[in-house]
Amino acid sequence: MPPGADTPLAPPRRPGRPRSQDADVAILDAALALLTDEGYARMTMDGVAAAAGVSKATIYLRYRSKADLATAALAHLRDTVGPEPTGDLRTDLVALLRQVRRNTARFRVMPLIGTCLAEEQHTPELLPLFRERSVRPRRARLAAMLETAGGAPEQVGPAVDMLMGAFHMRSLAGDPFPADWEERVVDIALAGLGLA
Amino acid sequence: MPPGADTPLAPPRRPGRPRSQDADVAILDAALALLTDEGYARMTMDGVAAAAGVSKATIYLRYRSKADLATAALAHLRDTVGPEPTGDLRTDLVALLRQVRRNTARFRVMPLIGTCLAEEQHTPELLPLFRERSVRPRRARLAAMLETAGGAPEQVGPAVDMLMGAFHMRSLAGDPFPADWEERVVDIALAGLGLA
Amino acid sequence: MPPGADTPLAPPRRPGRPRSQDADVAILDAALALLTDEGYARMTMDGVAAAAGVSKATIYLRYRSKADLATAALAHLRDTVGPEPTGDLRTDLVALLRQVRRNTARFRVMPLIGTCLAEEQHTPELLPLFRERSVRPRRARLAAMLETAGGAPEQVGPAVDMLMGAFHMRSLAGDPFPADWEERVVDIALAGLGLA
Amino acid sequence: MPPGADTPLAPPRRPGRPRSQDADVAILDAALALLTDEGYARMTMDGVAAAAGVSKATIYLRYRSKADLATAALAHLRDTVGPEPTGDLRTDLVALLRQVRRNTARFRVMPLIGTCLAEEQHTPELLPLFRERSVRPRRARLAAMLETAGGAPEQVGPAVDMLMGAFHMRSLAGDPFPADWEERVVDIALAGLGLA
DNA sequence: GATGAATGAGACTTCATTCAT
DNA sequence: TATGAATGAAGTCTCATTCAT
Repeated sequence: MPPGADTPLAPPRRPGRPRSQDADVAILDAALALLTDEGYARMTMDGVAAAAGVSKATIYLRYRSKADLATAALAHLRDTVGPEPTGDLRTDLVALLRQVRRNTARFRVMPLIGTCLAEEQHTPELLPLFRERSVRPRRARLAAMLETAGGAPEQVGPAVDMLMGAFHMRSLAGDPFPADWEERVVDIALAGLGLA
Repeated sequence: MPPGADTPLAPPRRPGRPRSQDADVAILDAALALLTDEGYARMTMDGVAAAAGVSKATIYLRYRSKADLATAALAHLRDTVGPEPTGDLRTDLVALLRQVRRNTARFRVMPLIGTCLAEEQHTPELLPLFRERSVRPRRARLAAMLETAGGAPEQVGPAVDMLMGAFHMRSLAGDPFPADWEERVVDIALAGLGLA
Repeated sequence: MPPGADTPLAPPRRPGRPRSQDADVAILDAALALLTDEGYARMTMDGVAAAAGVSKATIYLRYRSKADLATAALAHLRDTVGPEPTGDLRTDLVALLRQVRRNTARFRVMPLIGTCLAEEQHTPELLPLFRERSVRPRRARLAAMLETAGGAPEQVGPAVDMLMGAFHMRSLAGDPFPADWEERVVDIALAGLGLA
Repeated sequence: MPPGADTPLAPPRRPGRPRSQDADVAILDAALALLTDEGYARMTMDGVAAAAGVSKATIYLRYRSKADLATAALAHLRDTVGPEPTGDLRTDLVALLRQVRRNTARFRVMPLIGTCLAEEQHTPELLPLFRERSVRPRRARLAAMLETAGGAPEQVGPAVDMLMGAFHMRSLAGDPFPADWEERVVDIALAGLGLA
C-alpha cells in the first residue's frame, strides 16, 4: 500500500514503470528499519532487498553503494510533528519531552543514534544527516518556545541542552523514568531560567 | 627432598609457560582502541591481533569469542578519577562537567557509546557494562554532590540527568561548546534546585 | 502487445540471469570426487570451488552448507545399470558380482563408504543417502534374481547379505581376488540355497 | 585405574616416573575412543589430551604426529578372544558370527572401519593396521574351523568372505538382524560347502 | 619429563558489488 | 528496467605443532 498512491491530484501514471515509486519507498523503509535494528555494519543489501521485495540490483540502480543507501534512508526520516502548543510554556515543554520519550521507544531511536555515532569514522555522512533531520528540528522548536516565553538569549542554548539531554542521559544510564519525570525536569529548568 | 620443601611460603610457581602479561594488556588496549575507532562490527580479530602484536590464537586462548573480547575490553575501561572536590558546589560541578568534556574528547567516548547502543540487539552485554563502568560512577558522584549540598531528594535524579545529559545532547547536536558553557549549565541547575 | 502473447505455450523464460548448468554439474562432480579422494572432513569448499572452476559463493548459492553439498553430491551418485540378465541365474549372478567389483575399483567406492560410516555422528545424512542410492538398488536386483529363480523367501535375505558382503569383506581384508572368485562365491551360494 | 598395575609379579616401580605408564595407556585409550567417535580428521590433539588428562606436549613427547598417535591407537586394539569352540562346526560358526555382531555394536567398530577406509589417501597406515589387528585374526579363526571340518581348500577363502561379509553387508545396508540371522547364514554356507 | 602458552595455516561462511538475460 | 547469478575479499574460529618455564 504505497502512501499517497491514490491522492486525487496524482499525475497520470506513465506507462511502463508503474512500480518504481513503490519500490523507492519500500527500499528506503526497509533500509531504515534494518539500519535501526541491525546497525549499519550489519545491515546487508540482501536483507534490504528481501525486506523491500526487490532484487539487490534494483537497489544498485538507485544507490551507488551501501553508504549511499544508508544515507538516503536516514534522509528519509521525517521529524514527527509534535502536539499543537497550548501556549502554556510548562504544559508545552512537558508535552514535548513526553513525545520525545514515546517516539524514541516506538521507533527505537537509540540504536539509530548509536549507529550514527559508531560510524563516525567510516560513514561520516550519517551523523550530520541525523542531526539535521532529527536532532535540530526538535531543538529548534524547544528553543523557540523558551525564547518566546522570554528566556534570556544566552541561557536558551544551555537550557535546551539540559532539557533534551536529560532524556538521553537517563536512557543511556538505563534508569527507569518515573511518571512525573518530565514535570520535574521542566520545573527545574523553568526555575533555573527564572520563568517559573 | 629437603624437609620443609612444601612450606606454605613456597613460591606458587604454576607449572607450564606463564601467560604473557604484556600480551594481556596489549590485547585489551588494542581491542578497546579498535572498538572505539571502528565500532564492534568492524573490529576484527585480525586487526586486534596485529595491533597487539600477537597471533589470533593467542587471543582465543584468553577469550572465547569476539563478543567476549569486546566485553573484556570495555570492562578494562577505568573511570578516570576526577579532581578533588573543593567543597564549593558550583566550582566542583563545573570542574566535573569540564572533566567529562575533556575525557570524552580525549578517549573518543562518543563512538564507544554509539557502538554500545548500536549493538544492543547483537551484543547486549556491551551497554550494561559500559553503564556500569563509565556512566554510573560519574552519575553517582554527581548525585552525591547535590545531596550533600542539600538538594531535595526527588529533584536530585532529574538534576543529574540534566547536568550530565546537557553535555551529551550538545555533543550529539554537534554544536560547539562556548567557553563558559559549563558555568551556564551549572547556574541554571543550581538556580532551579534552589541551591544558588 | 500482440494478442495471445500470454498463451500457455509461451516459453517459460524466468527473469534474471539463468543459473549455469555447467556449474551445477561441475560442482557436484568436483564435490563427489573430493568426497571420495579426501573424505568429508578434508573436502574443503575451496577445493570444490577450485576443482569446479567457480567461486565459493557460487556454491553457497546452491547449497546452504558443506553438509548440504556433500549430501547433494552423494545423491548425484547414479546407480550404474548392470548388464542385461541372460536368464541363467549363475551367469547373471557372476556378472553382477563382477560388475560390482569393477565399479568399486573404478569409482573408488570403498573410501566413499568409509566416509559415510566415519561421519555417522557428525553428518548422519550421508549414510542413509548412500544406502538409498547405491546399496539398496543392487541388493534389490540381486534379491529379485534369487526370488525369480525360486529361492526360499526366508533364505533370500541372508543369501543377498552373503553374496554382496563377500566382496566387501575381501576388499576390507585387502586380499586379492582370484580370477574365478565370483564363480566360487556364486557356486557356494547356489548350492547352499538348493538352486545349483 | 591402570590395568595390571597391581599384578603380583609387577616389577618394582622405578622412582621418579610413576605416572608415565598410566599416561601411556590413558593416551591410547583416549585416542582410540576419539578415533571411533569422531573419525581421524575430527579427532583433535586437544581432545585426546583432555580425555587422557595430560597436556598436549606430553602426547608429542611420545608420538611425533597425529598420524603417529592414531596409528598407535589402532595398534592398541586387541582382538577380543572369542568363545571356546565346542567342536560342533555349526554351533561354533553361529557363536562366532554372533560375537562379531555384539562386539561391533559394543565397540562401535563400523565408524572405525569407516575412518580407516576414508583415510586411505592421507593416512594409509591405518587400514593395514586395522586389518592386521582386527580383520585377519577373525578370518583366520574362521578359516581354521572350516578347514578342520574338511572344507575344500579352494572353497574356504570365498566361504570366509561370505560368512564374515554377510554381517558387514547387512550393517552397511542398515537392515535389522532377525533373531536367527546367523543360523540362516551358516546353514546356507554349510550346505553350499557340502558340510551340512 | 611435563605443563600451559603461542602460533601459522587454514576452514567455513558472508557480503558488497558486478554481470548477463 | 529489473532480475537472479557470480564473485573476490574478508571475517570468525580451529588445530596441529612448537616454545618457554
